[in-house]
Amino acid sequence: MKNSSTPQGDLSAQIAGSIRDAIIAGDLIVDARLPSEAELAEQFKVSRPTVREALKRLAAQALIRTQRGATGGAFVNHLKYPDAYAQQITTSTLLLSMNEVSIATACEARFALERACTRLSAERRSADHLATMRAEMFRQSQPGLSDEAFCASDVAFHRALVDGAQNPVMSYQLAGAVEAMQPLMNMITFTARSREKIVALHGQIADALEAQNATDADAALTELEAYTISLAKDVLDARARR
Amino acid sequence: MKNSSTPQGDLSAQIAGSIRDAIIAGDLIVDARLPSEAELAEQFKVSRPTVREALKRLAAQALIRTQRGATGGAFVNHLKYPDAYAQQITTSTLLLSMNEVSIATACEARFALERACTRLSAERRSADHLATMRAEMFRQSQPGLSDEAFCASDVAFHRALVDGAQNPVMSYQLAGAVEAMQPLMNMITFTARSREKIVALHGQIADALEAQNATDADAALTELEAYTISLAKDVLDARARR
DNA sequence: GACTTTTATATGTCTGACAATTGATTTTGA
DNA sequence: TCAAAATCAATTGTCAGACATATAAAAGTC
Repeated sequence: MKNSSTPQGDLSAQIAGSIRDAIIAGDLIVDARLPSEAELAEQFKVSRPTVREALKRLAAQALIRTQRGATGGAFVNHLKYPDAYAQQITTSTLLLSMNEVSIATACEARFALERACTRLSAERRSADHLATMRAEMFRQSQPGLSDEAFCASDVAFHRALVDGAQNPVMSYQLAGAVEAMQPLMNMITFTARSREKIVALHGQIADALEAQNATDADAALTELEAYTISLAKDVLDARARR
Repeated sequence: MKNSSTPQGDLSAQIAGSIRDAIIAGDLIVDARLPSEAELAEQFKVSRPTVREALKRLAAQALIRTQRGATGGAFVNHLKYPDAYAQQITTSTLLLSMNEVSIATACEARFALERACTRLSAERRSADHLATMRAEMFRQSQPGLSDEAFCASDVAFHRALVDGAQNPVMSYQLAGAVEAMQPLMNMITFTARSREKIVALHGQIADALEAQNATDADAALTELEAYTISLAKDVLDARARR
């Protein structure tokens, strides 16, 4: 194995790695119960606290879940989409906040990926997806809405767009791209005028998807991208001058 | 806070969550040193092993790193792209293997996202990216190459395509989509004939990118998607008949 | 037979200790 | 005086053993 040849890191990291490999390789199938902590300690010839640290590492990645009691133990977790979403979003958010990614770069990536969904979404979106978009647009046009709520609604709108493609793998991949942008978006305080324009573009997107016109949706998304970047630029310039 | 209102899970999970929140909120900046385990134990009114379990959870997500010795301790980690890639790939791989995702769905998502890169990649790809693609194509055309090596080279080719867009956020997002497919792709044993066709399509893609012709690259990718799905279908049908 | 109690087994947590690592400090020696 | 060596102190890594707690199954009771 790779790990045994280069035993790196703590014992708990090594043990976690070896169990992780077993799960990924399929040696441990979903819902299989791992040996008890005491047994693992014996197998790996370490103490129970060390085993526990290893198990916590795996639990942090949602690879296992633990249960107390007589028939308890550690079980290989069925990694579900919501868990994967959450991880993706955390990682993406931190990645953006720690790597001096320009808003332009992040926007470019986000909208490029989102446009990858439009063709499918135009074809397959359900009435539910359209209704969600309309509802979020309505919320966005309410005066007195806080910037945070506006951004949250924006995310919900775009998620509906992505989910319209009816491809869960794609929804998962996009979750990180869309949601991780929210902190960056929150930095842009939206004027009434800019909100109006954004909602108008959302309207164009929703109309195009309803008409199953992917080309128009693409164009509106592209315009929204340009507008978002120009808004961000204004805010940053204003700050620089201060 | 959300966590304090609904204290969920183990103590170690709660502590990990509260430190994680502090990192995400920016209260703890990169390279900041956390209090020592003993001090954290005192602050949270738990024992050191419990604190350690919490820290291991964070370490598993690459949020902190630890260092032994006099000036050691736990430090907020600068989350770098490779770390984020690795996490994304692990999560994506498990997600695909555990959720009965059809090869068609996974392929659709992957190629749709990849096509999102072609326009940028056609515009910006460097000579290095083109050289990498050519080199991988050469490797792929060598007879006697194992299926695993062929797939690995395939991944390398497509990563070069994605990296050509010169947008690190996009490369990160695509890493999961492309690499997580490898186990699925490994299931398809490639005949000499099918390899030949794949390499030919790779050639079309590389040529189009070199000529900065995104449309042709898109078309070749679409053809590759259709061909990949048809190959997978053949393999699955053959298995079903057995 | 249905309900209650007991019991066994597992994880969750604590205490206290020692080993290993490593930067800083002090001592030593030329 | 300055550099090398020895020592120190702080911190994480690991261990052993114990108790608390949760939970399902088994045993007991009416």
